[in-house]
Amino acid sequence: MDTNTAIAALAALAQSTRLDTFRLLVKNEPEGVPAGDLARALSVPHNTMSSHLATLSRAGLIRSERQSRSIIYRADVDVLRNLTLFLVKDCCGGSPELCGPLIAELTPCCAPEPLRS
Amino acid sequence: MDTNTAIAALAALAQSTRLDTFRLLVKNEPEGVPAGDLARALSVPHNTMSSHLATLSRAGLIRSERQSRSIIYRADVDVLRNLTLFLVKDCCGGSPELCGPLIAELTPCCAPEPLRS
DNA sequence: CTGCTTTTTCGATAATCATGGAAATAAGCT
DNA sequence: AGCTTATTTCCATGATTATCGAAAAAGCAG
Repeated sequence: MDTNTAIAALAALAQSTRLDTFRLLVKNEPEGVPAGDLARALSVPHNTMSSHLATLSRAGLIRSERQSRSIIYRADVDVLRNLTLFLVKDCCGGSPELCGPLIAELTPCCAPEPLRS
Repeated sequence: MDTNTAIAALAALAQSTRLDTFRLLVKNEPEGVPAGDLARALSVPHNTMSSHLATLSRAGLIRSERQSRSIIYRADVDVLRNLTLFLVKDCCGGSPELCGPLIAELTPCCAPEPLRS
């Protein structure tokens, strides 16, 4: 992920309505949520929500797909993952020991391979 | 980390000079860098750099300490770590399998316990 | 105290952003 | 075609942000 992409993603998430929207979409993966439902769920006018969705889209954090009259939005978790890597690599590149605790905290919550076999 | 803190940190990093500054400070942990050197390194006027440093400080991402005439700035990696956890927990909370790949990519770069014994 | 260095604060300007009313577009239904 | 629903675009407003010149503050040395 290049710097400009990262900045766009950071800026997109640095606004409460957009952050709430993105988190709501992540929770509703992979079905997605229509634009109108998002506006209603967050008590935001349709046009305001629409412009926030456009910002998140431009940042690549969400994708949309028309489904008859509704437009379904979905979170693109890959971009979130890349953004996280982008941020973490700065601190790991310089001093790996600083980020050990991060892995330690992250692993119990979402280890790549569950312990149950 | 609460939402407002996260938004402040995201907004602070969503600007190229500030992002560059923060990355430079992370690279220079734990010695830190004086404000003037930061301005010079990034070719930014002193007062402009000063206001960016104030923004990063308010977001908790950096700390400052006077050392005779200079003011030394240091990155606070804890806040970066908490911000990362904040972002990742959204996707892990909803669907842990989405974030397995993140751990997988992160571990080789900065595993909590080095393989060499 | 005067002069020098380093950094911040003040203040102004231009640019970008958030918000939402009103109109436009798109899709389906009768 | 006309009518309803869902969403976006257009446009104007007020608010916030980025930038930087000029002046102020904080510290050190003579």
